[in-house]
Amino acid sequence: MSLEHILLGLLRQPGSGYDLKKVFDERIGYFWAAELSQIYPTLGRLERRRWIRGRNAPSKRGSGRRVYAITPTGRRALREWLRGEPQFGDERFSFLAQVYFMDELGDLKLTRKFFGRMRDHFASKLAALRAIECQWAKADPKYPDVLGPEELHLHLALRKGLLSLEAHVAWCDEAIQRLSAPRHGVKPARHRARRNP
Amino acid sequence: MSLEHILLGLLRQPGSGYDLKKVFDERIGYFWAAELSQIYPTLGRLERRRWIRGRNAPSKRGSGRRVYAITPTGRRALREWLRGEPQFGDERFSFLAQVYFMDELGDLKLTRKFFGRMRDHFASKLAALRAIECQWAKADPKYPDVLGPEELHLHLALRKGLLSLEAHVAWCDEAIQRLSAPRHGVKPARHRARRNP
DNA sequence: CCGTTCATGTAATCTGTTACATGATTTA
DNA sequence: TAAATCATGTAACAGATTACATGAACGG
Repeated sequence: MSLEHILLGLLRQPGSGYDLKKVFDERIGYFWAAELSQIYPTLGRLERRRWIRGRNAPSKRGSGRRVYAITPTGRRALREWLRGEPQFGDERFSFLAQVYFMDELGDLKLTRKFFGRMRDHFASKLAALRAIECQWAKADPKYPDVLGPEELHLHLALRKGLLSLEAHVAWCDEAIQRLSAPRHGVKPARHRARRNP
Repeated sequence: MSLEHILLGLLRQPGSGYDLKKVFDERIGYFWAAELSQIYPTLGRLERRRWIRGRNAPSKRGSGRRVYAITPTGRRALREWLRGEPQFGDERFSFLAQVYFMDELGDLKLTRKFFGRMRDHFASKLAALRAIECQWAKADPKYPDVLGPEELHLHLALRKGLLSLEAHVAWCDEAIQRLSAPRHGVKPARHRARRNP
């Protein structure tokens, strides 16, 4: 289960369930999402397995926190996962299924609008990643040329997001162009196509 | 639920659960996967809702088949889904999480090997899509310049796969290059970096 | 007769989401 | 004093996978 290993990786820096949720939302949401209602029981399971250890700590606001950190056993499990095969779960893209069946609407203008909305979505996610990149560049003058191992791996992960989203935007642009060209992508009507020119 | 709508879209051409499973495995697996144990109950649900209608039919091998087709009500539901917003579920990429935490191994050679294995994976999926494209081009001499509405939408969906996988391969190549360059991507050791040049 | 393909399903389990429940503390 | 944030959890449901169960017909 990937969530377990992701929590393990994150808990190399100690933190509470609540802290971890913020990390998902603010930093790694573009490749993994998790809800508190899933995080808390998973932390419990990992602690019973001795992969992490939790200790109660006070908090300024609200009631007490429970702060977890990875154990040596947990670190071994994490490394095993990292040394293993890359895990490719099968991907599910509803928006692509929608495109696949959209001939049903029989209206290329609707398809074009659909691609326009998708373009907006991907472009804004791309902008968000580019903003993160800018932030990193500002914080580290050597970025991205000289990086320590940790920054290097974060950089490689970020590059996937950038290249992937650029490809998505390019896909939408290509499709929109094709769907906007008059008479393009449409088979000529039968009464005009029947004879050779 | 997307699976329901995908089955609806596929059942514009009548078919059995068994037939549909083949379509998932052979044609649309690159954007949606489904097991028989999920398909059969879903077909039952759709039939009770009158979105599809099933009739028993004989089969050569084995016992009888149950062949389903979309109803006018089902077609309305399908169109509603297609006219709605593009559906972006949050994506989960375990392999990317692995990269993100791989600094833990403290060995860039292992990271490089990991990217090598990923490259192989993405490249072979890309080759499979390119083969599909070739097949289409062979079957239709006008491909991809002049296409009817159905072929056009299938083409647009295929383009997503091609662009996306090309980006993935490019990502791996870029990373491998970076990880192979001697002393590159590695911060100089502290005892050498402490003083200015 | 044995393995493969055709064909349909159920049961148990896993992973993840939504909704609910509780309560302290700070800020407007 | 009301809303926001901090903080932890449970319960119910939804979606998907794996394992199990059954059986006919065909090819070698």
